[in-house]
Amino acid sequence: MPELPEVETVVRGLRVSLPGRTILDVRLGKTDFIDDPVALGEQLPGTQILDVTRLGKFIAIGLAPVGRAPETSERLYLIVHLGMTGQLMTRPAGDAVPAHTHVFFGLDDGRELRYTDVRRFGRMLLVPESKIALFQERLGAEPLEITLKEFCTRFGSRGARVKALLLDQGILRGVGNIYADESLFRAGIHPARIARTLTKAQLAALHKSVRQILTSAIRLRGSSVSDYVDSDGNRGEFQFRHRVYQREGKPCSRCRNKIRRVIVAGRSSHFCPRCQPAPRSRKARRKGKKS
DNA sequence: AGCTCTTCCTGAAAGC
DNA sequence: TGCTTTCAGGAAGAGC
Repeated sequence: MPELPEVETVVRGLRVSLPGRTILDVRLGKTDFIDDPVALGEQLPGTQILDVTRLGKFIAIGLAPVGRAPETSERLYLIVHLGMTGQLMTRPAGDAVPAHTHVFFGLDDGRELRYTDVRRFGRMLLVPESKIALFQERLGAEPLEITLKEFCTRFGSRGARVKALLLDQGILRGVGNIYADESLFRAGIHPARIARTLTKAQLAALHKSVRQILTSAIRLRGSSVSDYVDSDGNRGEFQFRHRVYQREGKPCSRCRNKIRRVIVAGRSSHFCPRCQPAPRSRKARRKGKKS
């Protein structure tokens, strides 16, 4: 499922051949994941693609109107979130169309930019340049850029479980279930630990492991565990490096204990019970104090 | 206010 | 064999 490394891989792929192209037309299938489907057809034909960037797990395609009056020529962003099963790919217009392909952007070089999404957990919307700052306000820090100090500020005071905070896009933008679990394993921290009970050293270890895991995953072009493929249809390879994610019952690569799975923050959370010791329960803490 | 749980969707895999 | 049930997960919104 697309998290930061997968979205980054897609963005890098699209950046190779999209800038400079003009969108000729828009064709739509199911549209329940699009904020304003009519606007796509009205505003996109004739626009030229300027650049492709990543905002957390969102893909932002910058567009400039072509041959329009200046008052209507504000730069526009086509924002795409891949959800769980979304794929954004370029294909020659005549190529066979996979099932669940719901958006087609015809390009001036004979290709199509296509959006395919089996479960339609994705999202698509248009944001004018003037609203892009507002759009980004809801997003937290970029995990590859956040300083240790800022990381400690955002995590150190919180009473939520650390796994829930890693998944919260308002704190860090881009981390999802796979990389949260892999980062916690690398840092030796149990997913259910309350963030503000983490030591300074543990926060530092987590800050470092998140960046290391994401960087390695980008290098291997992401994890293909279900439908994920990049903008050319290629699978990633980081799934072969997973140490805990979807490895329940298998031996820990570090200590050989069996990897376990529990639900934390409503999500499957994979961890090694020995390398990531469980937080003591309230009951156990009371007992410990009395004696 | 802060945190957790439920809901949306579909197909693969497990269960009977 | 074939049907039913369960599970996966991002993020909005409900609930506590």
